[in-house]
Amino acid sequence: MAKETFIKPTESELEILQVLWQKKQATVREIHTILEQYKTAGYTTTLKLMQIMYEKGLVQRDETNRTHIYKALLPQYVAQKHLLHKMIHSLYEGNASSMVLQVLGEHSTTPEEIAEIETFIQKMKQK
Amino acid sequence: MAKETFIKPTESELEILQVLWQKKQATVREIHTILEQYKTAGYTTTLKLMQIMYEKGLVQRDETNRTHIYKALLPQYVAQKHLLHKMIHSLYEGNASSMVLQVLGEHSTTPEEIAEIETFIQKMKQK
DNA sequence: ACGCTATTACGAATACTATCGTACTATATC
DNA sequence: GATATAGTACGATAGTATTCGTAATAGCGT
Repeated sequence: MAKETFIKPTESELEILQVLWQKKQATVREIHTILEQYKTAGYTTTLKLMQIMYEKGLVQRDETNRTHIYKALLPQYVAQKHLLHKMIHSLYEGNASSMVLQVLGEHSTTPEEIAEIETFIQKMKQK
Repeated sequence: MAKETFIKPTESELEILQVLWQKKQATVREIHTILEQYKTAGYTTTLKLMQIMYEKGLVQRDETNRTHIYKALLPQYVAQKHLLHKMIHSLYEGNASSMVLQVLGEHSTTPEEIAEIETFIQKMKQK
């Protein structure tokens, strides 16, 4: 099994990863253009962050061309898993189901999603 | 309705709040003794953090006695709500149900908890 | 009353994060 | 080929978080 060392992304780094997870890969310019829509920061700020992320091993980059192309190295599900664990532990005393109840209560879910959750529960119960 | 200004606790502050939420109230010494069990930090570090939290309005304290008694001012459910929102947005693209599925899949839940979730879903569907 | 201990207050050092300006350089355009 | 443009590299700065040492002091035990 691969050693899965979790490098904790900062808040800003997470914003960048989010874009990378959706687009699979992107240049600094592309990321910056997207981030700019809801936050104000100069281009070199985004660049610097991505360079730091590269040093940390959060992303990889293709340097064959002048304009580097970045990809996330930290898979989204790994980040989800770790932060979920931490949140359940630090805010729900380890009680996962109380978190689920709160999510269901406060966040709108479509009937399809509810159905999906029900199906999942049925499958769980069969074991 | 009371204006609910969310003062974002830092990581360390959250650890302290966790203890306060469970014990309802505590002295610095009590908190420190608990935290010490899984992290290394001097007593004055804990003290300082709690003083900062007091200034921020995250906790209140009873100063009538020499040994102050602290209580959380930020309710647990408010912290849960905010961090849940943020997490769903930044890690699940706003899709709450996919988060629920992951929680159910990765965290052990007792049959009772499952039943509770099912009941909740039934109630939701009636509307 | 005296001294010991536990506690608070506070400042300083350190580390981490985010931001930006400037310098340098490859590439495209004329 | 000269010049403008867009990109990278990097250092400096400001803000915030964390840590701890030191000093002052209240209160207890004798």
